[in-house]
Amino acid sequence: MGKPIDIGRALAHLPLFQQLRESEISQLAAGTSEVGLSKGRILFQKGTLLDSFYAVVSGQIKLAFSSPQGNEKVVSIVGPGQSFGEAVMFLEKPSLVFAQALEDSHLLSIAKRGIFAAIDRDSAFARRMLAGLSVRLHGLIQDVENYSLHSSTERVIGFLLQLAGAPANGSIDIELPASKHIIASRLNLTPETLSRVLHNLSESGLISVKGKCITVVDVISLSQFNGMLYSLPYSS
Amino acid sequence: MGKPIDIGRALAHLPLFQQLRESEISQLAAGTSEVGLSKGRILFQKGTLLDSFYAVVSGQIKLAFSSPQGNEKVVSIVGPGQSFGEAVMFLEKPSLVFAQALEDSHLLSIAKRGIFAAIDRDSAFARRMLAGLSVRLHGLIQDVENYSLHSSTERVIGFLLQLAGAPANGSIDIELPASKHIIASRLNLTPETLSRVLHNLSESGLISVKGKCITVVDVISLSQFNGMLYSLPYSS
DNA sequence: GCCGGCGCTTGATGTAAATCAAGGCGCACC
DNA sequence: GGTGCGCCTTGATTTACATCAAGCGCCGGC
Repeated sequence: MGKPIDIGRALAHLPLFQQLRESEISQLAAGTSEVGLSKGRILFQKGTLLDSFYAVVSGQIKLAFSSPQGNEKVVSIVGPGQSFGEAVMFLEKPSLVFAQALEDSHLLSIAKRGIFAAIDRDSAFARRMLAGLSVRLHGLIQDVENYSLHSSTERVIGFLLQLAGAPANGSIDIELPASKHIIASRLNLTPETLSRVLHNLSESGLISVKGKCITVVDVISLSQFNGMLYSLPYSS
Repeated sequence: MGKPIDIGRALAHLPLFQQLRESEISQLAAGTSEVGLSKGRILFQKGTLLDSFYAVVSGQIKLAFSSPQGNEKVVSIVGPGQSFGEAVMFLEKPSLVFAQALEDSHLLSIAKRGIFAAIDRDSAFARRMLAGLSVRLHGLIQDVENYSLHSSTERVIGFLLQLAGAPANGSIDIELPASKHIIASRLNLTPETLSRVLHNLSESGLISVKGKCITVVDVISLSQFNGMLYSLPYSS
């Protein structure tokens, strides 16, 4: 799993900890350890209690539900610089999701005690932590909105636009952050439907697809496409 | 909208603030105001920025999405002692939902500045705030799980069991916390489907329904019913 | 008491997406 | 250069739920 990492350095790079002093970082570092995880490995199962949370240094982690019938639903795909597990850590309740590496990954495991110490010492840090959870909450609400109010095509478009980032006009190239069946699950679709939706958008001339690479021909008209959905047959 | 309320007293009763000192409460009280809202009134629209959050003293508030096509999807039904809007306040981004009174209601509007002051002064309060947001997050993830992995019947059963509270065995009486079409929307169902599901459960002898009052005949077998779902025709 | 409206139920029909079932296509490995 | 194997696509069929369309019962007003 590669060479060990300078934990302090890695911590200081995380958005959450950007504004901590050197001394605070090193205190946090005392409670954090490096975790190497090779592709496919499970970090924790659904039902686990956490007394640390995780930050991704490199690689990619998926958070997902598993149903007794063996179905699986991806809730979130977490990449470098992002973190997960805070809420479960604070709550001291079993996690509803499991975490699995999509690629060989390096994580930091940051102990609760260190975080609590940082909160005690620095109320600005506490606020940043609150803001972080709020962002998470906001995202989740957006997901709920997507699942319950938007069609499959709308969800795919929304996802592409989100990947595209800033609403520039003109064309943008995007690389899907994971294999299509993972993306499909993230969007609450089967791989088959994702494929068909992509095909349709492609036929309509709005995007072109080549493996994991998608180029959005015109961001504006893609984002306006929602309005014309009624006029489209399901497949053609 | 009734007589004014002792704001300090009301604040002290909220779970979030239980452990604050008298002096802290009165400082918070300085930044909070009472809001009376009659049934059907909208507290804030989707898109609003909040610089306070709200706690329900009496009555009931619904948080919901509205889609351009006029559909509406209830995200949450908030009752006395509960609060909402924290995440939007911390984030300083427009709210994704709107808030509307389902009954004549009394709320407290608690200003951001007061909360920040409390966080600065008392790190235990900051932790409680973090725990509060974590609970919210956990609930939302559970919703996502329900929407994406469970059938309509399973969602209804889950909801009933949640209302029933502790997993006692034997029978329990429940009163639905709102009209059926609100509940249906909360569960991502149409009123028609909710009605049919309730009817089926009723015919199977698991519950009996009389208006808003539902008695779960046997909590255990209701919670085990999920397993036998495959054997049931959709309606009969 | 009767009337009107609203919330709920019930039935018939429609439909978006899932599921089932084959292929094709790239890619690593022998 | 094949050969095998995931990953993706494509088509046919099924299905859970929504939608559309009546009725029904209950409650409040006159």
